[in-house]
Amino acid sequence: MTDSIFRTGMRTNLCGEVNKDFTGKEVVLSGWVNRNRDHGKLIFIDLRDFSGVVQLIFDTKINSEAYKIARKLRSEYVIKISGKVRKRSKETINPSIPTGEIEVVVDEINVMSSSKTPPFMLEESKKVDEDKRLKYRYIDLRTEEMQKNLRLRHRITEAARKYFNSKGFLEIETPIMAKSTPEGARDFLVPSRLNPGKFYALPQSPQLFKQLLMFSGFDRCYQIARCFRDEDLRADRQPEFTQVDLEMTFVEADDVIRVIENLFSFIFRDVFNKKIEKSFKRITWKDSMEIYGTDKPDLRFGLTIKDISHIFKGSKLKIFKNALEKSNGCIKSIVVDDFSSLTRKELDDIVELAKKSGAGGLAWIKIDKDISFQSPIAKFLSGKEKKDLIEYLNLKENNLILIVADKFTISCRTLGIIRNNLADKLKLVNKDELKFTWVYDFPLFEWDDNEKRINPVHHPFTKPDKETADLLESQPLKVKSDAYDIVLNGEEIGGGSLRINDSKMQKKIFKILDMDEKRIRENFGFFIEAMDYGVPPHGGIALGMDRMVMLLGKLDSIREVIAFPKTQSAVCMLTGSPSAVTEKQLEEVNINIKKTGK
RNA sequence: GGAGCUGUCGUCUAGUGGUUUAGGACACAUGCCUGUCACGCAUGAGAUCGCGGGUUCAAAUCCCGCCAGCUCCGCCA
Repeated sequence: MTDSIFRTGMRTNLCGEVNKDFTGKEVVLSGWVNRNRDHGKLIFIDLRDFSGVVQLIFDTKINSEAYKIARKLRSEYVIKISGKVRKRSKETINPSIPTGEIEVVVDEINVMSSSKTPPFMLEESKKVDEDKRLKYRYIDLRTEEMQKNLRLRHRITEAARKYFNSKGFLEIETPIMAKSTPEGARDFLVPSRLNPGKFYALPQSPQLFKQLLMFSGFDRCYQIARCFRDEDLRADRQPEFTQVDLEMTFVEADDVIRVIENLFSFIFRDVFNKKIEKSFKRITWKDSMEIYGTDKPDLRFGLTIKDISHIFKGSKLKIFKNALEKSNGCIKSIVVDDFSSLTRKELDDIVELAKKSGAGGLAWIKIDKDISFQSPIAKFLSGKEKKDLIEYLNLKENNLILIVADKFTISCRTLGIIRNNLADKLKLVNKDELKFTWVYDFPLFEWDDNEKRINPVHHPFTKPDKETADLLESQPLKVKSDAYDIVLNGEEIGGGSLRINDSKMQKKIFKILDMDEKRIRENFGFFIEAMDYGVPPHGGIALGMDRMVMLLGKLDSIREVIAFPKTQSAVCMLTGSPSAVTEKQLEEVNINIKKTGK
């Protein structure tokens, strides 16, 4: 038997390591009292550490000293024991735990720390309100679940590091006290005491620094980088989160894509001992929008969107006619196999959902006996339109067609949302399946209708695609980029691109984004200047570490894979941050707080 | 900034205007118990019903405001 790597002065082994090979051996174990079962003159204690539990036995007949102490043990006391491992008799073996064939007869016990009654029992943590779990996170983290989640996270980052290191990537740290660049997400600001009135910003990503490292010839770099964005929280969004960020020199998009595919293949082998497809499906942004109604398609199920505009060119139905008259108007549909799989209420909910998603409404047609059309709009459909529909959508009895007629983006988006909703209602998703997809061929910019301005789809350092770059000034929205997103089961887990390596182009992009010379100089002057000193073509990608672990761990919130997450209002329930600071601290950093009257 | 859901002993919850002295389970305390492993048995303690206001003879329950947590929209280049 080899020595446990966990052997210390306070233990010879971990609780979960002790098995029948230890029979007759003396062991020293340390851990938490998981449970005590007091049978009068005989006491059983389950001793727990991260590796598992082992049953200790205290017997008045064998050691009355230890027995006396054991009577006083309570949940979560921390103890050290020494004793002899013995086989359990056949009838008392517990097959449900790995150490169930043995028990430790304790001859010496040492209480190293007592515990108040815990606010909740570890085995019930799943049912406990999350705010209570977060307030007592140090206890919550003792649960098997949380231990498992954070260990999974560790193994995934470990595998990523191993992979990158073996491929010549350097891990180089970049500043956390960085420069504020108000584009994109809101920055977290840090006042500078030595520079009154000035602020650092916590990085939204190491983007500019990792590009600068490429300028400097490090060839390829990576970081497991903490990033900060002061935006509202969600189940998959925390104000600070972790990205696997990498950047490479002298690469084409395909080179970066292949690195990531190999990375995932390595992670799956290393962490899950599982083989996955070496290359992932790729879909253009346009196809993704048209077929799945989103730029992050879930490929685990069908229900694809079909355009049926051509069938209704001469439609008498007002909603169809009006839609087709709009610029970019179209009619899109999804076919559900069997309408009886949806209740009337569920169908109504879907109509509601369509309206909420921005569409004027949702038309539906049930294909009844003998392919008859049952629908509020049936009487407005001509025989030819019905016939064309049946043929084009290959309709069969019991099918249900859901139709949205609106502008292209609204129709697609709405049906995309409905598609995901249907998959849930119809239970079409196999939760064990993992479907990776690359989405590529993105537009470089998009129109922000709320702000009435043009925005980068990815970020302003993304290189315009060669084919369309000459449209930059005339029709910027038509320009495409060499950007690529990686999507897993309908969740965007990463995005990257080839970057601009020419100062003129970089300036041009900023100008299209409506930044004037002064602002460009103030925010990005250093970066553009750097581009005048020999900058190699380069590109990279960033993967959302928290989301990745969440998906691979089949969890539904990233808070389950973050040790100390914040609540939806960005508060730490455990420490109480953010909190007020003293007048003196504020004075030192030259800040006056406006009285809010609250 | 907006919408929805939730808030009752330490924990999970029952309770939709009076029958409630707010019930149960687990946890906790005390005692009994030598083979349990979600041990068992007995007894006991434990709840400003999130906070504030209102309606009512009477409010955990109805109304209004606030707070907190969660989900979502906006936002997240």
